[in-house]
Amino acid sequence: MYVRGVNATTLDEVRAASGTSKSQLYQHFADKDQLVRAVVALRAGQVLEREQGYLERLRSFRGLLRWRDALVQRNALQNGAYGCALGSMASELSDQDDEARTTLAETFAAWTGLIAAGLRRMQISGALAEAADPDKLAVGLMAALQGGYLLAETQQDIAPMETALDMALDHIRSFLTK
Amino acid sequence: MYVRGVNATTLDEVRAASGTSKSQLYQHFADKDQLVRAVVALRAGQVLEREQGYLERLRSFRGLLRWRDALVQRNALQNGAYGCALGSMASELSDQDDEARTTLAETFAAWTGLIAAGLRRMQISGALAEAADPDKLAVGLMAALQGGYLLAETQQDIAPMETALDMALDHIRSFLTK
DNA sequence: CCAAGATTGGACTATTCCGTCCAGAACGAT
DNA sequence: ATCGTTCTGGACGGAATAGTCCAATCTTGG
Repeated sequence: MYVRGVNATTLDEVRAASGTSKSQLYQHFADKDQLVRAVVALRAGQVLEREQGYLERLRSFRGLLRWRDALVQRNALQNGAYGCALGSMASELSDQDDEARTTLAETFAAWTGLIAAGLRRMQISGALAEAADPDKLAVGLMAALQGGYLLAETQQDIAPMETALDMALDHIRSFLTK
Repeated sequence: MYVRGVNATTLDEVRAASGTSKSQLYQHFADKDQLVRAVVALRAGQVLEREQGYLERLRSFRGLLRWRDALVQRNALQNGAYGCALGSMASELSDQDDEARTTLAETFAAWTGLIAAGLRRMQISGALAEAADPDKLAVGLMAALQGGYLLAETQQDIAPMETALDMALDHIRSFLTK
């Protein structure tokens, strides 16, 4: 579903990819919508867990740069194709399945929250100026990331993703105390 | 297609919405893919024309703020739903129809180019520092815009779009000469 | 080890939707 | 006005895909 898109993925493809049968599929999921929601929940959990690993101990600007590099590198492996696992589903599902949209909105909020928490730790340690607003900076960074994913996917080139993240990080850098 | 998504839109819906019949549809378009590409080209042209109207005479930071306000206001009318006309199609089509992807990539490039040209005029007039890189700033701003659209669509709230654009504009502001 | 119950594979049905086709209407040349 | 040509509406065929069902198989408690 990540590669082909949610709507373009058929249950037969799911069946083949999972090496199971229709009856098993319908044993676990009432219909395709429920399956899609389960996929959304699964990917949301995976992304959050991965990001938590990177971000929960974030305490410095260099940590942010490492985080940036990891994301760029992962996306470079596929030349930007498919975009962000959450972003592509969000774009396709938000106006189509309100339950999925809610899950995705909460996941984006949690993800952004991880960044904001890291920025707040930088503030407490004195690395980041008090004048900085961690929540707004985190939302801006997340938007730059998602927009970067989208432009990279469209251009089949991760350059715009790097540029976007660098801009957001430059902006955060301007709030460093030295 | 903008509202329901490209893949979720049926030709019967197109037929009903256009007040025509199947034979007329197939008179003009060989198949659904061709219709989709025509839609992409049409919307791309419309967006570029609209943006050209806003951006071709951009010469000041206040002009950028007005541009920002116009985009936010337009998106507020639908509470962020459906996202950017180009962005939502880009996300759905980029890994599915290479011709559509190319058109969208070129359109994003042209749109970004309009912004970059405006920034360059600001540089020539001395409002923007020579150290600023108009192309990179424009890409960053476009990514913030697209990411903002996506987050706003997912949250059904334009606040993240505003935050993202404000961040990008703040960053540009830091390159103003006074 | 056996029988009742649960699970499975995959054939089958129902539905949706893309694309075709033709009878009749509209048009235009003479 | 008439006749040949073009165009149109929308019924229809066929392919793709969601969802059902049951005979065969596996599992489990006694």
